[in-house]
Amino acid sequence: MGETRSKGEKRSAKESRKVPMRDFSQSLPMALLRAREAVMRQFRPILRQHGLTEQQWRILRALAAVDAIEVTELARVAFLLGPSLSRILRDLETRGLIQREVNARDLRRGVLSISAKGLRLIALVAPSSEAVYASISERYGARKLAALHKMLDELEQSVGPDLEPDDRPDE
Amino acid sequence: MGETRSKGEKRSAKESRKVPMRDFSQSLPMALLRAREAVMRQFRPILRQHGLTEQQWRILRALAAVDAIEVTELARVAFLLGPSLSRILRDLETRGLIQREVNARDLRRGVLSISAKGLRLIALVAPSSEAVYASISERYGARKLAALHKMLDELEQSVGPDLEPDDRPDE
DNA sequence: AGTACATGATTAACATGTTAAGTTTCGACG
DNA sequence: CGTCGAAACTTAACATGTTAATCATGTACT
Repeated sequence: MGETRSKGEKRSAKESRKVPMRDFSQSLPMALLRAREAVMRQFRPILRQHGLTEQQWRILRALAAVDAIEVTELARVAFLLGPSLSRILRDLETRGLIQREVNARDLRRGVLSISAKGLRLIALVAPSSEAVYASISERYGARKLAALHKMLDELEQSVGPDLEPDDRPDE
Repeated sequence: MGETRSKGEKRSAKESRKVPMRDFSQSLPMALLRAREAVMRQFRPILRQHGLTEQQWRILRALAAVDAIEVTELARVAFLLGPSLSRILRDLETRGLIQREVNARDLRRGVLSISAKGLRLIALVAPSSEAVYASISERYGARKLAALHKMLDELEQSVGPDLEPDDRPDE
């Protein structure tokens, strides 16, 4: 953003070497981050209009798909760490978008469910959200998108198979 | 982490519906996030051992590849937002890993470069980092990895082409 | 029962993401 | 030369990421 100077600038700092950071374009984490950002840039404004962050939206969607769910399980499904989840749940509960109880058989476990208000909010946001997703799918190609999903899954598998507590190397 | 219970658990909350959130696995942002996390899980411990965060490492790498670079340009290359970059630069400068001056022709522009100490740190971390990358490349397949990179780039292009200030729809 | 350890969840502390507002410096223009 | 708007950062404020520590409850074992 903001190249007041034209490309032919001869200041000397960035042209003084090969190409400024070809390395980075080849960094896998960076490539994934950039791609994700490009996608999220489409969604964020929509969520923001409804006072939701990306993570809050993930949680509401997750809760909407089940009858009830425990905190740990929600963390796994929504791919959030415990501390983040705790803070967000506190907020969502305050806003009346979700409800929480405790498992009678195990008082440590919190049981969560979405509220009517939460469901109404989802119904309000979903159309725009799905429209954006449809647009992406159309522009990129549904076939290609499916292939990408597959490759990402496989990457996840070949790298860190999310070690079970048993087959862990050390520690 | 920590499933003491075996897979056949019949607690009831999560089995009470179809499948807990098949939707999410199909969410593109989620898939990208999960893949990236799987990859980063391999790198974070290494960086951490040297007192570096992922972003600090990105900045050092970027600075190491050029003679000097301005703040805005660094933000673009390292894919960081201005505010984050400001904070990190302050810290890295305090630690003596980078140096900063000001462009004599334009006092608004800060000019950054890596210090000898910063270069030594990079030389120290790079081997482990590259070993991890090689491992990933081997396990996933170099060919496939290249294909993934290509698809991610194309996704970035087809979705939000990083609008230049001119061809912006509205606002 | 009593102790020791594991588990579920929250809190703490620090770093970054994200948007808005503020500061300083440029550049153009009257 | 003054001022007005844009540009380059920086600060501010709030939300999340990340790791470690804390708390309460469960479980197993003696």
